[in-house]
Amino acid sequence: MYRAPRGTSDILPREQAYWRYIEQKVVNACQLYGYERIDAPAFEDTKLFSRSVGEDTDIVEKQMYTFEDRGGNKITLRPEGTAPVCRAYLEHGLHNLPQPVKLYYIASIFRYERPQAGRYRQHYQFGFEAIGDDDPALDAEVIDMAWQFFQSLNLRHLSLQLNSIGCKKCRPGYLAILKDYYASHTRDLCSDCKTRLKRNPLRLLDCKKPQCQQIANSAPRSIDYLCPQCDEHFNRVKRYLELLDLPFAVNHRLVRGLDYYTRTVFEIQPEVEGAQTTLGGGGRYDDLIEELGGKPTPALGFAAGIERIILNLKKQNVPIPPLPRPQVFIAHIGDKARDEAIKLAAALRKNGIGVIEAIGNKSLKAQLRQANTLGAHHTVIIGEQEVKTGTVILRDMTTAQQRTIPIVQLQEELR
RNA sequence: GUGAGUGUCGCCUAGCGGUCUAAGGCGCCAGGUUGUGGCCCUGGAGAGCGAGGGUUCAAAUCCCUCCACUCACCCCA
Repeated sequence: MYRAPRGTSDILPREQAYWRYIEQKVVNACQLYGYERIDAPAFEDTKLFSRSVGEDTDIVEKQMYTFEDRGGNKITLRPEGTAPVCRAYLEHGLHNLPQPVKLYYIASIFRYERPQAGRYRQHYQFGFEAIGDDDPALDAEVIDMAWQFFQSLNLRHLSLQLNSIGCKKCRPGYLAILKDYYASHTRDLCSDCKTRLKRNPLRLLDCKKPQCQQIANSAPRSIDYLCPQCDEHFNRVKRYLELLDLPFAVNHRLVRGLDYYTRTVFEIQPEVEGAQTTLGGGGRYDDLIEELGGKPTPALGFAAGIERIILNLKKQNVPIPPLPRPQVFIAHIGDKARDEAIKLAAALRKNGIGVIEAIGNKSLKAQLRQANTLGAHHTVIIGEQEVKTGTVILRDMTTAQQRTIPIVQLQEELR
């Protein structure tokens, strides 16, 4: 028997209400903030990701689905959503539009990881990207949009964490200071942190081990080493967030896993326990477009994992509106009645009335049972009698009232 | 890549060496009305116990290996 590959899953009909719910809220937020949808291909030239995400990140080093296609091209299934959007921005000369260009996507993401709660090999993210302006007001707007989106989902108990990790001018200096600090504590670090110290010092800050947390808590903070421009930028972002009444908390230990981030970084997390805490995150990536071959173009974005959102919606028992279903069920008895039923179903559908027609030779009882479990509001019953007289029985399934009406009147009655 | 836990009908669960040709609940199908649902009653279909190997007179029940799932670490959405 075949099963879905490890780390993937089927989204069955009973789950779909969650997905539609979230998609609808995403679309709504994007309309409110002026973002337009973009869909990029599921795979790209491998270099697009290795250059943007960073050669030394885990994503590039060991999590990408990379293969050579039949033409000998190195291809990678997208492990994140931002780089493809930036690629499209460059490829289609979107810098000719009024800046910033605001785009959003909903897309499957592929990473070869060990599956776990809220972590899959194929998962879905939506994200929005605002490309072409370095105004801190844009940072605030993106953060606000992310926050308001979660509010609109009716998710509660979320926290908004904010930090600034500087730019390519000031970050190297900070990293040197950070390394110095950690070098003096190297004996007390966990083994993971010892390798982080060499490979990715920023990540030292978010180690979960208690002994490392203590060290991280009193580590030098990036916001204390920002260059004047970054400092000014960060202060204005914070001021705008206050203007917007957003309950953000500056967290100097917040860093992000992708190399392209600069200045503002932020995450939204549920305040509950659990391992996969981050629902969504984002930040500025002012150097990425240039890195990909464009002119220097500031930008920022946000992305969130849909499966994780669903996990939290369930945890919080957030009511989800049910998906619409056909309103009318047609039951029939006998071959002649079935002929009528087929024609009737077609006629109703042509007029925009959703119909489920009983299929197979089931007893009326079985047909009504089916109508009941499907939740049809009305059942139309056609038997020999009705065929002869050109009528139909219209049964209201909630009140169990039914009456015989001429078939020509049915449409009228169903409105 | 590392660690821990789990693996019995579609779902949930019982069984923990012989009474298991595996039991129950949900769901599904059918009957209880000759043309009528939701409740109730009755019946039916549906697993040979993740896979393979071993121990034993005898294994779903013990052992081994593998696989899968789950959770955690790593990393991230």
